[in-house]
Amino acid sequence: MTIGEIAAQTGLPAKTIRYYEEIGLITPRRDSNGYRVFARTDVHTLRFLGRARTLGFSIEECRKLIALYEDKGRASGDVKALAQEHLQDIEDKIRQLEEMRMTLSDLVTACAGDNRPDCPILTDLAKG
Amino acid sequence: MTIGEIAAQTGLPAKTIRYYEEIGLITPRRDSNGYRVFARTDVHTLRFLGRARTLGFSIEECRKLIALYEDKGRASGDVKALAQEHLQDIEDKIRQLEEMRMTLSDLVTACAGDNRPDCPILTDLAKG
DNA sequence: CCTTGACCTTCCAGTGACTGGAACCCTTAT
DNA sequence: ATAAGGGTTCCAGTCACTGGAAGGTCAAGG
Repeated sequence: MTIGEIAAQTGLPAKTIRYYEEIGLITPRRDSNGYRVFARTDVHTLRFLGRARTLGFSIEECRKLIALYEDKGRASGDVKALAQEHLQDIEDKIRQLEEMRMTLSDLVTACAGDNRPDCPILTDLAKG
Repeated sequence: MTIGEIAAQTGLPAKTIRYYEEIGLITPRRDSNGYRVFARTDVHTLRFLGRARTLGFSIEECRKLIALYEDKGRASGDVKALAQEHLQDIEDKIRQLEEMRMTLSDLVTACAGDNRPDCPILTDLAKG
């Protein structure tokens, strides 16, 4: 399977797949012409990566997840711990964004948005 | 005022202030010894920047906001448009994170988190 | 006068996870 | 012979800093 074919099958851009090889997440063989040759397991791994990235796991977390996935003697507690930590990060980010959203929303509402220069948004930014 | 003093007054790290100078957000004068000399207006500008960054505005957006702030003939509509666009971005991000949060939360709940290898989290990632 | 310590300076490299582009090679069809 | 549509490598850029090295400046203390 060439990189274009596997890109189509996994939905990941070829560039990204090359990058994943560069950082050691996959190691396709090479054809005599230098082209990468992907195996079926690579499709699997790349889909796994795509899904994990969609859920916001970092590359390093993905690396750990794949290691756990391949370790048939893993403890599900280790996976859960990783996911819980990540969930915590996400919740923190959401809280932070919610704070921004509320403040901004108030400011936008308070601003007339006309041709006059008076602007509560700028006033707020200026007061610090 | 030296960079250390203004850093203390604005709460921004000296490194960040140097960076803001580098990208043209402020232009402090220099003393004969090469040290940066900050004016009172710089305290104001840096606090403005700090607040805007806290609200998630990008540096380029901050640049525009400062320009609007300094333009006494501005239309508040221009400021509002900028803020609304940014608010939209934030809401998009929140929605995306909420999706991750829900999926992850379900998976974490479903995972026993014990010593056995069976793990719904990995199963989900693998199914794609 | 010398040193110590706390400042200040510049410059370079790294962060995360790609993404764009240039320059070039391989294969197949026309 | 050439054109199209793959593939390859390598380099630079993204965003907003942050860390660190190497060195200059200044006031106080011995």
